[in-house]
Amino acid sequence: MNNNYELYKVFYWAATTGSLTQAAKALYLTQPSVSHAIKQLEESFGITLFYRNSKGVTLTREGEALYSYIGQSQNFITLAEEKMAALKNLDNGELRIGGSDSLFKHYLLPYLEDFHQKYPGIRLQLNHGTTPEIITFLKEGKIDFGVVRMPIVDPLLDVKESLQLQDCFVAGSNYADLKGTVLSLDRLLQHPVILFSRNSRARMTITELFQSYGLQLKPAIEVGSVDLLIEFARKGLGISYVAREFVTKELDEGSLFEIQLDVPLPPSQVGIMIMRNMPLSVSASKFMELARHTDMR
Amino acid sequence: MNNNYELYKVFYWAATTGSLTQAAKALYLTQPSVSHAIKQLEESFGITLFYRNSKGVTLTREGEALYSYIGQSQNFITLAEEKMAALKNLDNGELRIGGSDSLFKHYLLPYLEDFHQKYPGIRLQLNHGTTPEIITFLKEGKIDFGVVRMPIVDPLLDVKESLQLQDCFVAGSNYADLKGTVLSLDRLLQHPVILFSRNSRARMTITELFQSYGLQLKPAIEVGSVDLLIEFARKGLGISYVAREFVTKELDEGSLFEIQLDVPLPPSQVGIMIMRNMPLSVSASKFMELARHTDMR
DNA sequence: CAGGGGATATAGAACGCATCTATGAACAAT
DNA sequence: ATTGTTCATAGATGCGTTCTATATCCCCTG
Repeated sequence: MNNNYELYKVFYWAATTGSLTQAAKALYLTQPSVSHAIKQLEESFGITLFYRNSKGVTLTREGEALYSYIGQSQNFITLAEEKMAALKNLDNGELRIGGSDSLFKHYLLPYLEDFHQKYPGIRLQLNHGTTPEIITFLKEGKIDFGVVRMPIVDPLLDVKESLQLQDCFVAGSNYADLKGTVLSLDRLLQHPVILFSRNSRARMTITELFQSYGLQLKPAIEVGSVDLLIEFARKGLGISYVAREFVTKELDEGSLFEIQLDVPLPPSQVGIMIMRNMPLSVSASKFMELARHTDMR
Repeated sequence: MNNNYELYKVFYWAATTGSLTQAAKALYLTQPSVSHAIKQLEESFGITLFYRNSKGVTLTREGEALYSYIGQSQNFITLAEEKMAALKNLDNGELRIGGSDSLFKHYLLPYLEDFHQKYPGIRLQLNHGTTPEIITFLKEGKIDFGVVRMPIVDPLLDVKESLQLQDCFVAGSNYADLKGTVLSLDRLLQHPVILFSRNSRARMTITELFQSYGLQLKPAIEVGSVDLLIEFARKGLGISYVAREFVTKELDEGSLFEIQLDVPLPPSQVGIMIMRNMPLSVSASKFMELARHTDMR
């Protein structure tokens, strides 16, 4: 029984329409092809499946038996093809992203809004965590891609540079006397500094920078979210180290101002990381595409 | 989406085995063929179905979705093919025959026993009735074939001659004085005659024969079964008109004897009738075959 | 009863496509 | 490094599906 399953499709339509000619039309074939296909099937089983008469065809008892199974089979195939079409058109499915809350809020949010509006059927799942956690999520297949600060070095991952961020020190109105002045790093250290928690990439980078100048950067306050960095600086609790792109609003309205330094601060790359050699899910690649073609801000 | 369903079979095996190479073996194909088939499927959907790595392949999320449907579909196809094989091997199904009780008992019984022993899975359904009823059953599709006395003239039916019967007159021991003598038809009429009921083919035939000699055959007793014909004759109630083949036992043991006539009685053909141009069910054609190849008695 | 119009079956040709072999490339393991 | 997996790619080949053309059968109608 080494049948071509294609024959079942022909059989199904012949049985459903009760006519080889109709089946041929439905399948965009000619009538002799259908006739031949049915004959092949009958010969392979050694069983006659149809009564032929001048009005068309009707199933024999054995044909009925076959139809009861093949009909089910066809139903599932139809469902499968509908599902695939839905997946391709993103009528359903889900998009799972890993990243830090700050990147979600200040970087991905507009894209996410955009995406959700375009494909409301897609469930969005945002997994926040530290960079190592995100990497683990990725390797476990729990997220489609991760958005983290560069650099990332992992042979299993592909990282694509995305947004470039420029971290800077900002302060609130109570430090207004520093406005317009250019500080050196050691002068800066005379003020209380508010940093992100220890295991963040930005925190590590800036600490290393100070160390390269022989200085030790010890935060007066350590917080776990970008929002708190901003809030504390506005309340005058200290000088926050934060991506400039995340505080554009505050800088514009004047509730925060950037402190000029006599040394350049290194820019920081945001990278999008995916599993190397793993194809993206449809929803993920659609999201990427959308993000690439959208002019942010 | 004009897919060749054959691709689903390949997909199913690739997903099930988690290896294109294994799938190729299962399908008696080469690995490149499988690779190509999967690629075709992926391109037709515009969706990546598998993660490829050096150990084999695993389904993507979209592939899982497809598999959940296609798996069901394949299950039904497998069941269908098993069912067809079972039907062909007559592991199940039914055989429905129409005929008279006498033919069932005296003609078909040995074949039926034989058939049942050979294919115990087949349900036997015997529908008895008069010849016109049998024809109706046949046209309504309620029986696979009918066994009746010839001739049958119906453009929708095909009739194949089967057993030839020789009707004759038999009497019991109280008519022993007739043994060895040769009677003429009118002499016969001086004795009570037992005939089958009016609507039987045998009754019609013999009545016509008498008419052709200008004689009128009126039964003293009219019965509805061959068994009663035999029984009444044995009990001495009259002379029964019955197929010689149905009373071989009684003739042999001497409880009945055949009355010799001076004119030949016409033989009577038993015919097997089927719907013209309708293929026989598998069980029916197997039965026919068996009956043809079996030497009765 | 002839003829038209519907159905399926058959024959033979042709082309497309599935499949093959051969090879490449990536990766894991020893 | 080497060997043995895996899957991917390229190109050739030949089988088998599909086609056109035609036959056949049956029903219906004028």
